[in-house]
Amino acid sequence: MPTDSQSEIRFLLDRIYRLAAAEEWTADLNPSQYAALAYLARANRFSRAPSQVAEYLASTRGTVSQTLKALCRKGYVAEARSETDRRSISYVVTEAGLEALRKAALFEQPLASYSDPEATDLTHSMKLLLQRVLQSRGNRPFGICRECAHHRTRNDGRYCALLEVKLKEAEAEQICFEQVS
Amino acid sequence: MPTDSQSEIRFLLDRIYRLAAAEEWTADLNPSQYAALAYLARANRFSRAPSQVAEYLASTRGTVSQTLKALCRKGYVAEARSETDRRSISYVVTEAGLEALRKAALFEQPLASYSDPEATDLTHSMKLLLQRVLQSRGNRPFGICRECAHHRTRNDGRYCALLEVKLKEAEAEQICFEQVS
DNA sequence: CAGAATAGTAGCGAGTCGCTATTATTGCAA
DNA sequence: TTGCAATAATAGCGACTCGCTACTATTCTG
Repeated sequence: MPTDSQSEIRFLLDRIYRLAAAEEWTADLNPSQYAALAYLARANRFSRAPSQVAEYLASTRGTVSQTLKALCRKGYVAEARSETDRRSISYVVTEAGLEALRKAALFEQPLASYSDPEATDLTHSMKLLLQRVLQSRGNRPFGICRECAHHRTRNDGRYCALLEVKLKEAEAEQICFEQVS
Repeated sequence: MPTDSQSEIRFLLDRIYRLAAAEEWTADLNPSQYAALAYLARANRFSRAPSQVAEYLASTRGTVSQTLKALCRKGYVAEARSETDRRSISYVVTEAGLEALRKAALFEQPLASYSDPEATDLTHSMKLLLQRVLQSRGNRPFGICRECAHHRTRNDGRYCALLEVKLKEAEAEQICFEQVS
């Protein structure tokens, strides 16, 4: 590949991100809070604990713990303590949280005029880049349930062979901490 | 375009950025400092003042002023006061600053295996997205000098018709605050 | 059943964020 | 020429993230 493409792509990524971040502040969210909230809105019920958010955000448990408490104070998420493991907490996004996410939707207008091929190219290119970055850094993929090696389709519905639980239909599209491809 | 592509693309962008940010901390730079430093390293001599960095980063002069002072303390940039306007300051990236940027080059390994078409697709897709976002938000493009409407090629070299100055050859590839396409 | 591992949090210091002043300096207009 | 508005940069405030270390619960394991 051309030598300067690396810094060029990094430069583009950084700039688009800065513009996205500026948009997030208008929705009463800082960029970290936005990222955590967006993750929680997409993650399945096994993947919404502070540790998992921290790993997804490539941050630390300490930092994310504070971020989630801030989101809680603002009423965008609610705590849900686990019954089986009394150490762990799971967070659930509230209706107000979903509304805040919608308010910070930077790409709605810019992407509205995209043709299907343009949108597909962009999605495909970014997916490939993410995949390579994850691979080189050794991060978890956090892919969606349906595309996981442990996902099974049985005659009575969907099933996770790792966690050994039945899955609701909607859960198949959610992000899972344990996903492997 | 598919309805969910918007949030999908936003999700990908945010995740890749978080991984990039994690990399930046390892180079003694926080993400804001990295972004400012990377900009300064690419901007031309008319575009390296705090106000311009602030506009590029979609931030404020106050915040950026502090960021640049932090970079100065770390020895990654140096102040250069203007002779014509005694209010303004221009910052220059030092050799140590360039070294720090190289250390945070997240994409070097992931992109190494890219074919030329893959790299071109990605660059093209991201450029288009950036362009649309800039347009919808009304931000300046901060494009490179050579692609500007005020850029002229004369028999004695390059020339800027807006600022009415001769340009060095290398400056044609730098980012300009005043760039219009 | 003791020790190790795990989940979450507290607190520290540096720094960014948006905000509202405040100080220089420059440009412009009467 | 003087007076006032615009501009460039900074200071300080409160909320917050960052990496870090230390700490408390709780659960797992040998």
